Amino acid sequence: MVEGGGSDSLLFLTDEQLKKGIEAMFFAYRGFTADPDRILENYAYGRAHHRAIHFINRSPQTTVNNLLSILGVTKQSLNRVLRRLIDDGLVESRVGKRDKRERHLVLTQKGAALEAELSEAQRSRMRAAFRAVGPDAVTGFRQVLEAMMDVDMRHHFSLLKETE
Amino acid sequence: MVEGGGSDSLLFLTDEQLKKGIEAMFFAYRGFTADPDRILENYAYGRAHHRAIHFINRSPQTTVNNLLSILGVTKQSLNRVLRRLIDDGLVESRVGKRDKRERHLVLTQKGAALEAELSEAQRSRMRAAFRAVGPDAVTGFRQVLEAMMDVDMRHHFSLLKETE
DNA sequence: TTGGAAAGTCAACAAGGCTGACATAAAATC
DNA sequence: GATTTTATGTCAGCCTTGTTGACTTTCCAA
Repeated sequence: MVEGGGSDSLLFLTDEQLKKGIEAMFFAYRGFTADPDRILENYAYGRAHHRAIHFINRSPQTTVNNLLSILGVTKQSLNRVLRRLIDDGLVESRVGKRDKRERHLVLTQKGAALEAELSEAQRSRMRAAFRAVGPDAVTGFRQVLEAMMDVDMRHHFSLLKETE
Repeated sequence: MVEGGGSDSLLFLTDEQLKKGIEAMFFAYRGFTADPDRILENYAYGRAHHRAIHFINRSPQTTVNNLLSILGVTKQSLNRVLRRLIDDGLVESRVGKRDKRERHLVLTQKGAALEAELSEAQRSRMRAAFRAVGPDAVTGFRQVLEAMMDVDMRHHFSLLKETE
């Protein structure tokens, strides 16, 4: 599909290319969530539980408020999910030491076990994809994704990067 | 692809790197859907309507069954969404000529207008991201996403690529 | 001491998944 | 020609996960 833009290729910015990027995101995200979804079914949990477990594992001792800002849902919605994880003994809620109003969330052994199972499934697919395309493609992948995030989410994402 | 884990880097396959890829997907997908979501609110439609509109636009005259296999939902679920789009005059359902059991779906002018609005918002963000990182990164992005899809979805995706 | 922040909870609602059952029309097959 | 299969549509009911709004308790901080 030939466009203007001289001989140096801006062809990767055509609407066609952009639409392909959009569809790639759609189909890839489905693949991305497919394996954990299957596992979660066995425990009668949903994606919301997975997300909570994931981010509690990433940042042990995180507070409810912090988790809320990462997940971008209402506290009522998170509470329903968290309530069950706590009742089921996957998550422990500890009263803050400095600030006793805060609750610090950590995975129990049981919670960590499920996290490991979910994470391994997801990493396994990601690993296969990364291996198939090589490190340069992976770099590009990460760059585009980061550029596509909302700015405030980029902040949460970079926090992880610093642990490199 | 270099293997063997000597001094040449397989570091991009560490669990740390894979987890970063996972979080990047999570946060980026949120950004990816944020703009259309805001627009859809004005019309009291949801993401499910967006998806239907998108794929009908991509493949005019597509059948209900084909749409079902692309979207991966039940016909009851799709029907609810489609029903409303038809009643609202965004989608037209035409009886098939060769096979009268089939319904061929097309966007009306009104439907095409909403599609354009949604698509432009989404392309706009994608364009900014692509522009910010350059063509090589975009290539890597597409390669990783395609490698991450389920095989049958890769088929649907490639159909689009052939129109290049 | 008082105002605001952190967390939790109740109630009600909506979107959009799901299953199961059933209906109709038309094509395909025997 | 009779029967089976396919494509579609629809009813009913259920679940998860999001929402808003109201209200409480605890506790920090000004």
